[in-house]
Amino acid sequence: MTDTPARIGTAPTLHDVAREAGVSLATASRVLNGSTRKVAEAYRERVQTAADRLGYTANVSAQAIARGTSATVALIVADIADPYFGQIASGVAHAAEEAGLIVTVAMTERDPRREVALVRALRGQRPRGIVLAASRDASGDADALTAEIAAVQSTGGRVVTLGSALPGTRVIAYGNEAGAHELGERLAGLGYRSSVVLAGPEGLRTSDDRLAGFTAGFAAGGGSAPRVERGQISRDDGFASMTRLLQEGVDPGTLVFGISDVVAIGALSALRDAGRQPGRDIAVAGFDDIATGRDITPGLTTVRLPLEELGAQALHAAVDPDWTAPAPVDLDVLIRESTPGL
Amino acid sequence: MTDTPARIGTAPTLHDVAREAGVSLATASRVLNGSTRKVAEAYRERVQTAADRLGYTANVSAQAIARGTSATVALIVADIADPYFGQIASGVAHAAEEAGLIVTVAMTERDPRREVALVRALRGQRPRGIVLAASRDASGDADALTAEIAAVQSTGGRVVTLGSALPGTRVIAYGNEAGAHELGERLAGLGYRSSVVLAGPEGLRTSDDRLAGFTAGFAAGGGSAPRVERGQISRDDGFASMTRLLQEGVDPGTLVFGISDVVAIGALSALRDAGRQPGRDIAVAGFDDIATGRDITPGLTTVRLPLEELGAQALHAAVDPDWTAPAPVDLDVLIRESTPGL
DNA sequence: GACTTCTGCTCCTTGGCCCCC
DNA sequence: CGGGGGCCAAGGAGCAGAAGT
Repeated sequence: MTDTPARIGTAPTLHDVAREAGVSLATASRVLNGSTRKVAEAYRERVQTAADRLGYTANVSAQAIARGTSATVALIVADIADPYFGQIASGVAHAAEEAGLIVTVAMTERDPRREVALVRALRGQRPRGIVLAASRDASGDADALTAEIAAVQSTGGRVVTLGSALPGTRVIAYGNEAGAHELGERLAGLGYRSSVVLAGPEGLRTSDDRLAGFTAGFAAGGGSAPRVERGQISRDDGFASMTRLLQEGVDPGTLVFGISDVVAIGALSALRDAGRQPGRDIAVAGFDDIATGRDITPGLTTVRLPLEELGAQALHAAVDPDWTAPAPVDLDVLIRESTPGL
Repeated sequence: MTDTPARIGTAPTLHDVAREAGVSLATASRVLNGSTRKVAEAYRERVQTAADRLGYTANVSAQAIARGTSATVALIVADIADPYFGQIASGVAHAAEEAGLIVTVAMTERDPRREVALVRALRGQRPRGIVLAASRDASGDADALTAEIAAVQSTGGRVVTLGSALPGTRVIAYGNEAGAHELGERLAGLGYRSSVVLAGPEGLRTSDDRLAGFTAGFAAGGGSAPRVERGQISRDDGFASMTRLLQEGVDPGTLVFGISDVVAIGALSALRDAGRQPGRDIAVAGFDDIATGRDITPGLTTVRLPLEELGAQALHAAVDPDWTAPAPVDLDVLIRESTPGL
């Protein structure tokens, strides 16, 4: 391919291509990047040939700086290894690919304070948009975050939040509270009366909303106010909370609501490890409907979130100039064997 | 924060900071990016203050073009929603964070031909390194890929492959064949004599190596040559292959080896859906030890791969100038309830 | 004479404008 | 007159060498 590798240690530049083809920089640029202006077929071919021979690839950094905008979108998640974020990221990446954009990923590692630092760092890329998928802590440094977001927007970047709204940003809303409300009501309808919620840290929007919705719904269905245990929203913390709970004693017939599927799945494992029979003995429900939920036993009752779809929507919100907030996705409650009813 | 938002629509530049602080561009640059040359404390402070006041963040594109290298590492996976890749990505992202690098993610969507296109596209970023985590198809356009890789390297970028070696690249090796060999031998030792391997497409290195290792090991332990079913390496294809297999008839006591955990987990679900009892009736084993494996029942027999650790190693290989190939990680066989023995 | 600061050039690409056929 | 090619400045930042105190 590269029989004329240009100078070693340096990628061939547009300059190299132009010289090789015997045309001007401008002409080469017009051929290789679909400008509006036309170039005669003969020239076009010469340039293309030269580019192929040299193995030329446009330097995106240079393009970004010349065009004043980069073909990049940043995605901030809590932990990319968490299937919830993995599926969202997949949706974002897929849609980005179709839009010809490159995705940059950063993780907060569940520390809400890191989010500000990440937005700041990512801002250096002058990304087309930033998707904030990690749930935000209400107690975090909201002012600093707001300032960073404003800074991103002042450079033409769009900020999109998934789930919990943030002033001045585009939001992909999905009814956490309503979904959890229906879940609570349906489960109460199955006969459950006492429940425990394995929630996230107090102040975490997603968790707070789901907790509130569930509590109200469960009560509406005739259940009593749930006991609340807190931990991080992770499989391991779900496991730990459930283990702790079991040591303190949990009555058979109790319903355990994991604030998200990963938490619920951790709880299921804890139950099993303790010799209890998840489903029959103690019921468990989650939220999100991550793919893993199909493969565990008993099947996990949950509220379905079209994660990949949400990711794709977030990407579009980040790049479409004339985006209008779509109707909030409606969530379906999926009753499975982990809550057979009393 | 930004009480002097500079011109609207544009991020503050180094120029703005220098003017605000009343110093030269060079001085401002040296303060804000740790050059080797020193700047008097008084100036340093003035510059820093001005930068903070303006909310200045270096334009990484401009830096990349000026320095000739970007603080970026690209990661190519098959599908970020797949927990296997998710955990690897987590390791990469974590290590990148510590090294002050930004990670760009692209997915091949399991089409090996897309890999070439992605490397080419990502090459435009002039990344410090590219980590190829998606398994390669031997039948793919090896020449084109080799050319792209050479191009990346000629610009000072390092290419790292995970698992399957590729000429001229740094490799994070882990003994697929040896691990599968031991797995096969151990399982034969548990009494299994007939087996089916749910493999990936023929030519896919990871799959081929594991298949070969398993076949040899299973034979060494007294088992007979396995039947081979093929599909993509995904949960859904594992499910589909197993379903097909069951329709054709599978004898109780058969061992099913899913070429990776996701495949094995799909097979487990297919068995369950068909009313068979995974574990007792038909045994199942996987490979990778993804986190999900802990939460399914029966526990999945598998070969442990320290995925996040491998991801971190890959990142280091991509950035450390004087990197030396670490000893290949040794893999542990984990026998769980999905293969109780005959 | 020893530092530190400043000036000027460079990186790679795009886009406006001029000019030629 | 119009289609199409070429020249040149801009865009944000780094680095080497010259100049300042």
